Amino acid sequence: MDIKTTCLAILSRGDASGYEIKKTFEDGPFCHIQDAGFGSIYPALGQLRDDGLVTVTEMSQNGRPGKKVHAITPAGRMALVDALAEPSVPDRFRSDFLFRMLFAHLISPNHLEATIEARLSDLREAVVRMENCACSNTIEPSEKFVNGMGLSVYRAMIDYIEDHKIELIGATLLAGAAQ
Amino acid sequence: MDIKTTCLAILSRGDASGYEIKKTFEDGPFCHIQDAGFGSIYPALGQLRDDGLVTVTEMSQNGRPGKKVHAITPAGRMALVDALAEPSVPDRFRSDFLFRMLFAHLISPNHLEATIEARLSDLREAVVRMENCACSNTIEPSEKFVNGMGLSVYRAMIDYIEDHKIELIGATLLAGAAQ
DNA sequence: AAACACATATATCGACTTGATATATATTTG
DNA sequence: CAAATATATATCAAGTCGATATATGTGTTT
Repeated sequence: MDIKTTCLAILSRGDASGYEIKKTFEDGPFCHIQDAGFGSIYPALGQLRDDGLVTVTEMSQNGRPGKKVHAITPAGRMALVDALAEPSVPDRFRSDFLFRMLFAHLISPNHLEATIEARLSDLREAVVRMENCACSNTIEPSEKFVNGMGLSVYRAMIDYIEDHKIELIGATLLAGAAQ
Repeated sequence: MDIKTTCLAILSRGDASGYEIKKTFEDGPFCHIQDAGFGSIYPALGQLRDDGLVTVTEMSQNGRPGKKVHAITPAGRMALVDALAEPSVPDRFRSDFLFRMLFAHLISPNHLEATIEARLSDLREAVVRMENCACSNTIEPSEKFVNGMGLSVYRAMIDYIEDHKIELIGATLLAGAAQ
């Protein structure tokens, strides 16, 4: 999904500054499925304002740098609904970990095992975070759906790695001995 | 993984032209975990040649545009091993589908159901392709590992969507009726 | 109380990636 | 035989990413 529509979507859930939109990508319900940096968000918000899809109110707080609160307009809501009706583009998954696993025979067995354990640890941490998120009080059906999907996928990954890591490390050891 | 290392990794499995490297991202064992376009591949190959990590042999075939066959050098193999020893960067998953599902209440029920069925169809197709790939004769342990991981994840996604789609569509219908 | 790290907040910049397009020819398909 | 598809390289505008700069409040440690 393009950044402008993504910003509109986040603003449809409540007013926000650019900084708060960025935080939503880090902690919020989007954190596993979308991302954007300041270098994308600020220009996108500027264009949305120029197009009349959001309004900006500068709230200069005592001392702190003035927060620019963005609010979605009726035209913005219409643009969002239109964008959501377009056919979705295919998902994109980029895995540095799996790429390295394809070349396991070029990694030392010790380092290979450490890489696998680090990945398992990261995945288990992600599961705990998502489980806590799911427990929180007022979770909407759509968020529950997406959250549950993420949990299923992460658990499938953990189970698979636990079941097959010995196999991969063993094969790598044999390949090394054969050289 | 950066494009230069990715090209080196592919060339470590055999000589290839830029076009053949691109095809590897579409069909080969990388197709679900990495991607790159011509606009990334050709400049990367040029730099690798300048750095002495690959050699280029122009094979002018009768009529056809001359194929530039790239081969990895010993220095290239060392650079690849060094890069694989670096700590891996976190995986990145971008899902247009799940993003849309988070805003299911802004999509018409008919279109929502069609989107979900299209996604299921795509996922089932991907599973069939990967199962065929796994059946092929001489699959290496590392490829088997990565392929099996992909299958597990895709199956988990299909199962989850099949089990929860009614729930999501139902909740959306209720939300629409409440307005 | 000073020093330090961290959170809030906006903004920009170079380097890189993406997707589209141009060019040219061989082969397959309807 | 014409059209579409596959082979093959290359470039470009537009967009994205990661790092950095700026400025201040808050909490924590020595």
